[in-house]
Amino acid sequence: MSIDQRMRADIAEAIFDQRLAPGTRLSEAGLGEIYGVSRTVVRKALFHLAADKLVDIRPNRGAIVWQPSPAEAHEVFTARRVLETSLLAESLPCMTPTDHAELDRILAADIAAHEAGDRQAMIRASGDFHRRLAAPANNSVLLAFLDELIGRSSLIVALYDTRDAAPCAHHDHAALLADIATGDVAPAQAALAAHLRDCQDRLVLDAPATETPALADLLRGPRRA
Amino acid sequence: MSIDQRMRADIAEAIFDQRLAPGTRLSEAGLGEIYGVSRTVVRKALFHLAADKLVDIRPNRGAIVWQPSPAEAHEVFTARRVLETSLLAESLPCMTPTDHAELDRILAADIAAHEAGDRQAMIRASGDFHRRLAAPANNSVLLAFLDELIGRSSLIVALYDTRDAAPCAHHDHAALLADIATGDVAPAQAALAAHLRDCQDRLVLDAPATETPALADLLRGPRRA
DNA sequence: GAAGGTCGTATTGTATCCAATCCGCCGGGC
DNA sequence: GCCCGGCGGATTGGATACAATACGACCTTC
Repeated sequence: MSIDQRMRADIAEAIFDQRLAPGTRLSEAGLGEIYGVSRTVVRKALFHLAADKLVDIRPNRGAIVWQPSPAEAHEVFTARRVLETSLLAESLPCMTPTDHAELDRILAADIAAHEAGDRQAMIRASGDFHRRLAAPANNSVLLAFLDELIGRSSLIVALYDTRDAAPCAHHDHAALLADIATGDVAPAQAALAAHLRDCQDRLVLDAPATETPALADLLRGPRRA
Repeated sequence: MSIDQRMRADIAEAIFDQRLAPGTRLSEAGLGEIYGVSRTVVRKALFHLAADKLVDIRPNRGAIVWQPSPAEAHEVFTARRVLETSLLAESLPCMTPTDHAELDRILAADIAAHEAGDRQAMIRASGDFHRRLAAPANNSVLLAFLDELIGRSSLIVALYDTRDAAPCAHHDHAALLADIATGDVAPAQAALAAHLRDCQDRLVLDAPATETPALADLLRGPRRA
């Protein structure tokens, strides 16, 4: 694996694992020092991460870990609901026993991670579950879109879901698998949509710690009072 | 607009307009010469175009205009069908009279371009039509996905749709608007899906001119005979 | 004491230079 | 005559050097 791919993987993992908080500055020189490479390859990695929407490159002001606004977080989860439910309609009829077994395996890993309190493993298992759910649809273009959304979701969960609850409750996944086993599309879609809506609703979208207080409101306060 | 953005826009336009055929080599030095910039900024532009899936960067072998295989072309249109039909379900209930008027306007432009035989304007109008169709859903994430697919479709149409027929027949668009006017989601979705399927079926997916003959088959021929 | 301006430092943006890789060409060998 | 290997030009990959921009601290002024 090339060095810039390793950097990308490292940074993405660090973001999902909450070691790199949204808004954290990613200086080119600093990263270059860490990995022993020049800024050229660092920029390449950062640019790629920006394409994945995990970091935000502000011209002349450096790269920071993407800091989704509540509205953006909302949009990402809405997008997932739309995309994944229609993707499920494509994939469900194509599922083989192998697919079902794989989903069971991932669910088990999810539960294990939950019991172990391993947040990173939980996020990874949840992502894998949703990826696997869509995989039988066999469309790499849509799969790539889903991949991007799952990555961004992981960041959002890391930022806004501060509770102890699992990022994606495995109970929902288990119930979803039951619906899937029947082979009926509509109930499975409904279950998936409800699950994603739950994830969305669990986010604490007001008052993220890293957001700067709204200066405009502060200034307008005195006049209003 | 910065110079690398201009380069990106120029190259994308040239691709859609068939001035740059799929497979065309985009050398860094050459582009740098044309725009009077160093290879650094050229690479940046090419990298961005690669993120949009319009060019393919092959390590150590330079960048070429994306040359979709028949299978990839098929996947892109299938992805559009899945994405756009579900997007339509979101956007249709949100449409305002302004949206309907805008769709009518774009359709008129499409027809005008068709009568003028302006292929570039046709492709642009068709893209705008589909974009506008999804816009009321008001989800910038999904809109961005659609944008990427529309761009890739334009390239595919330029490569595989060699007939005189419009890349996206405006008759289909007109019929679709009639369904949309009723406000019923299901018929409109069906019309949209049928339209996209038509576009897909019209592509001449066998024997693209630029594809190299399958060497493996040629070599195996004698043994078979 | 607060506001505004100016300078200094740090960081990013771009150009250029050197190294590594690839591709076509040529010659030798079978 | 065909295939394989080596050589040379061309092109990309990466590192460094320089220019431009932004941010923060300090100072001046009111």
